[in-house]
Amino acid sequence: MHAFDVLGEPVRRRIIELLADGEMSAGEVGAIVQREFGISQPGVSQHLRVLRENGFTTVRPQGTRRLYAVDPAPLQELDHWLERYRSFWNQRLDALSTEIARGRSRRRPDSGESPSDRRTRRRSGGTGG
Amino acid sequence: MHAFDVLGEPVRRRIIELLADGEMSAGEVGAIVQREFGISQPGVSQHLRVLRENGFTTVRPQGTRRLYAVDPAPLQELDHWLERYRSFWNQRLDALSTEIARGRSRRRPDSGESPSDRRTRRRSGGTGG
DNA sequence: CGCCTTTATAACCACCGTCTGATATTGTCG
DNA sequence: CGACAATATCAGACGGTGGTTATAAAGGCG
Repeated sequence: MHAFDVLGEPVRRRIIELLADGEMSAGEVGAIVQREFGISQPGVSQHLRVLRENGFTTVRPQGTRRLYAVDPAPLQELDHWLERYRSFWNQRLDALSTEIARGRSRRRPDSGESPSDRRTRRRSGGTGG
Repeated sequence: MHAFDVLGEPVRRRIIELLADGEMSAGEVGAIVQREFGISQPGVSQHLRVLRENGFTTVRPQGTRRLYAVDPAPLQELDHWLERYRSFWNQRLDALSTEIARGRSRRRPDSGESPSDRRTRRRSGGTGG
């Protein structure tokens, strides 16, 4: 199951939000989620399983409880996928900070492009890694 | 349909990737996607519809063609959702320096936890933004 | 106009994911 | 050990999503 698919589920998204503040037991999560979404305990447990099996959470047993916590790896993967599109809303700032951070001295010459050729140019092309 | 759900579909994710390089006609997208995924033209068209209706693309008619381009709004929304979790993988430097700076020496009596059991602590205690 | 191209819609169907009730598993306590 | 609490798993039902074929809509061109 793809990471995007895992978070496509509202209940699972909510669980991750709850765990963002720190680890919680399955019961604590369940109490909130069951109240908010009106689903049963097994329902919550299965969502926790999907999150677990897809690497979104870690579990630590404490007595008869299971303490769940966010594992950031898949979230970071999504973040990485989105990175490509960040220029769409960050265009100037992102490119600028990248240049500064990397200390890039290599700059491409300002190539003038006739505006009638392409209306909205999205990628300047070539700065990618 | 939630933005995460829209991108849960591999075909739709691929379409967005294709459009990242600039606008393409439905036919150009279709040719590639049909070859890569082995689905029919209406199949692609329906995925384009989902993307369109959920704000992931803009369309601009040119003769009998439809030129699709990425609309970044929903992607930015996802990026915003992920922002909350960015500290989980950015905190390495940040939290480390914070811990060192605080020089935390006071610890709760932690009787039964073996060193291998301890994982990296996630809650750094409110560094705030 | 009539035909071709391009794209979208309609109708239908199969499969996958999620829900539920029942039950198993594991740990704590008296 | 037996009762209870917390959580997971099982089996089955159901709905939604994505696939297909057939067809419609709309523009270009001789």
